[in-house]
Amino acid sequence: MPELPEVETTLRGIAPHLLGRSVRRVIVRQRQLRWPVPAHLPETLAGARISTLRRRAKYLLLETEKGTLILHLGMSGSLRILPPGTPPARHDHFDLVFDHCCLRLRDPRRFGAVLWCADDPLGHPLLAHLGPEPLSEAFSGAYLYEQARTRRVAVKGLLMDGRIVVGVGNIYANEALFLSGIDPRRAACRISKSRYNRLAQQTKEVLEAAVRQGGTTLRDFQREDGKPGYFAQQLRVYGREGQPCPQCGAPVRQARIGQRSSFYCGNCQR
DNA sequence: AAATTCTCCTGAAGGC
DNA sequence: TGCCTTCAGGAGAATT
Repeated sequence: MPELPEVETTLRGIAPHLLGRSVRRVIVRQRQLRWPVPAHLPETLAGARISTLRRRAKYLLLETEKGTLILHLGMSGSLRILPPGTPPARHDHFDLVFDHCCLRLRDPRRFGAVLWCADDPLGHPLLAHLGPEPLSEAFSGAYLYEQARTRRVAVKGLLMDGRIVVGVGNIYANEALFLSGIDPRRAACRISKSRYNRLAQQTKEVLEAAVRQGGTTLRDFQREDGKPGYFAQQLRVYGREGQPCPQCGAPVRQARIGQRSSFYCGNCQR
């Protein structure tokens, strides 16, 4: 499931192929994604030149002189660079065709999105109210502590709340809390400033490490070149219920927090 | 305002 | 072999 490192890996993979190139054709095979793919896209995007590619949270922004294409991979989406004319497979919903290549979105569960924004994409309703990027200086222990003071939600919920900080999904939230020695169920307002310093630091480090490894390949995620990411082998607790904690050897526990699977060591995390 | 629940969707895995 | 149930999850929307 794509989280920030997977989206960043995808961005870095596709950018060199698309930067400065003009869209020749847009193919929409399935309009029903998270939201309907705008019907005007093929007409609007034809001839448009990709001037900038960037990421905000888990959104990919492909900017042109006419506006910005906003892509989200949901939980099973992947983008690949293919030779033009490559026959589509099941769940290949959307193509951006260029002279020399084709950008193809595959998304079996269709939680992803293909949207259009004619003006400033950061002002788009989906992007306008997002919290800071976790790898930016704005995201710090002091910031987290301040945000947490009035919230009784489990700290894991805080870390996964896009209004607080973006891009931290279930996998890396579990990992960052383990690396920080914090029980994911603990109320956000009952954690000290020094422990939040550690949590912010470990969140950054685990995300950076995952980006270096090309993301985590679990279930549906694949890179733009079809290769897997290699971070899965470094996960300490995620998906490891019953296995020994890498720190103390006690069995890793599993619990539900806010409808999400959580993995933690009851011994090391307090 | 904050917290919780619901919702979209399909494929994998487990039970019988 | 095959049918059924359960689970996984990003994150906006709806509800409490």
